[in-house]
Amino acid sequence: MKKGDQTRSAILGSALDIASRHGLEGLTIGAIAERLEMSKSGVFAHFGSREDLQIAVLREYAKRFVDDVFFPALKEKRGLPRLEVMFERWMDRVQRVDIPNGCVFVSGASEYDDRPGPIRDEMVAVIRSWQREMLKAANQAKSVGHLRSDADPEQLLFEVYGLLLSAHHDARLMRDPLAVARARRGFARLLDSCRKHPAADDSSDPRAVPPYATFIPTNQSAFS
Amino acid sequence: MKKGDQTRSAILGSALDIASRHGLEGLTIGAIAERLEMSKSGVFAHFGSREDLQIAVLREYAKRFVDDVFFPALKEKRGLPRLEVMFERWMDRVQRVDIPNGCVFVSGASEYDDRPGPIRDEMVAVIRSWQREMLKAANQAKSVGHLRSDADPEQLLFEVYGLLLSAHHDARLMRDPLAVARARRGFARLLDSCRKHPAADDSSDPRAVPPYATFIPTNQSAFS
DNA sequence: AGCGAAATAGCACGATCGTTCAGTTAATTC
DNA sequence: GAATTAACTGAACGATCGTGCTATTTCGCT
Repeated sequence: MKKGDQTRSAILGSALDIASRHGLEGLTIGAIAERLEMSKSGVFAHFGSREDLQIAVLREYAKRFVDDVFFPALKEKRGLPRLEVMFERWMDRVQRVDIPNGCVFVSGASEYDDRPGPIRDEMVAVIRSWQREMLKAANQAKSVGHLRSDADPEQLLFEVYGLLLSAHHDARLMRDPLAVARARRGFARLLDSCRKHPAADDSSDPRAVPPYATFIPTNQSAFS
Repeated sequence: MKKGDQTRSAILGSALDIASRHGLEGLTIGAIAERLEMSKSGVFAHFGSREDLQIAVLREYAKRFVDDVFFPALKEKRGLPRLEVMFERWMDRVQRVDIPNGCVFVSGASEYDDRPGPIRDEMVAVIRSWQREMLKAANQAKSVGHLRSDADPEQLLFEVYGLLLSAHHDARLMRDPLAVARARRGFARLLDSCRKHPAADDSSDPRAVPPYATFIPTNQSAFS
């Protein structure tokens, strides 16, 4: 490995640390230089601009995120087990509050929702990418028969992501030690509400079919 | 009203606008001055420091938030109706994507979760304040008999907040027009899962009692 | 060892940040 | 309307930002 590449990855490492503390927008070339005890221009030279650096950091974060959360889940068998491991490994990251590392996806979501540009585009693309991965797992859970045939995987993921965000919020900002347990509880209940119970038939008892499982019609606009 | 007070509130107005676009940390005295066509020092003089300005903005935002979301709900009768109006008015705010105003609570949560100081303290206090308000409404819904006696209001609010955050995320960052509808759907299902149905008795059929309704024991730590 | 290329340092630039302070204009009070 | 106070301006400060430029050091290869 050439010298340039290894300092480049050292830069990315420090940048990741700073970005998860202060957000991608709070990431500064000077701060990286200070932490690595090298000159600003030395850091700068490895990326054409600050924006390119931010995008590189975002990609690196996404890569590590996928390696940490999704790849290990692929060893589980298709369907609910895989989905559950994904959620569990995700919660593990939130749980580590001692290391003050906020999720770049969470902070980035509010940093760039009103800030068009390449970083925002990359952020959306990266999030879409692993959301597709989770959606695939949910769809498999359905086709394998773990979930009821009228379950809506997209709705399921929407709510799972909500549990994640809420846990992130309560654990990190509110310092509530119950946050992760609450998210797990919600996840279990969520799965139960659309799980195909071996005892219960699919569409017999209306009391066993909470309205959650029905699809949202796609032509319904939320802007009204 | 004295002159000073009315420019002060003009400053707060502009500051609120900027803060909901760029976050409290992206709020700048120069930007306010430019928008109001006055000098930086003129703006500065109304608040002792930038930090005091940020706190004043946060308080003002909280005041408007409560006036907009919670006060109108007090006209509804206690219990679920009141809780539902709170949620609905909240969703209305998320829905207005055309006006590029992100929620300061949402962006602030990730800006200050790793940044101790007076602003963070104020942020936590302010969020706690209206979370208590919602918790009160949920508890009333329980004592009035709208919710089952084994329902856990704190867990309920945890998940409701997750739906809000997920809607905010999908509507604003991902520009998904279905986001608000998804949150509403989730909210309805969530209420149904702990609503006391007039037809069903409380603790008879186990299939009518999803595991969600049980409490999380308070001595259970999430850091393990 | 020596040479070409790659990597890094050093310095300067214009901009912008929050903040201070002396001076000027405007509003309020008598 | 004059006196007093409140509100605001303008310039300047030191810091820090991203970035461009030119040395200088260091690496990689023959």
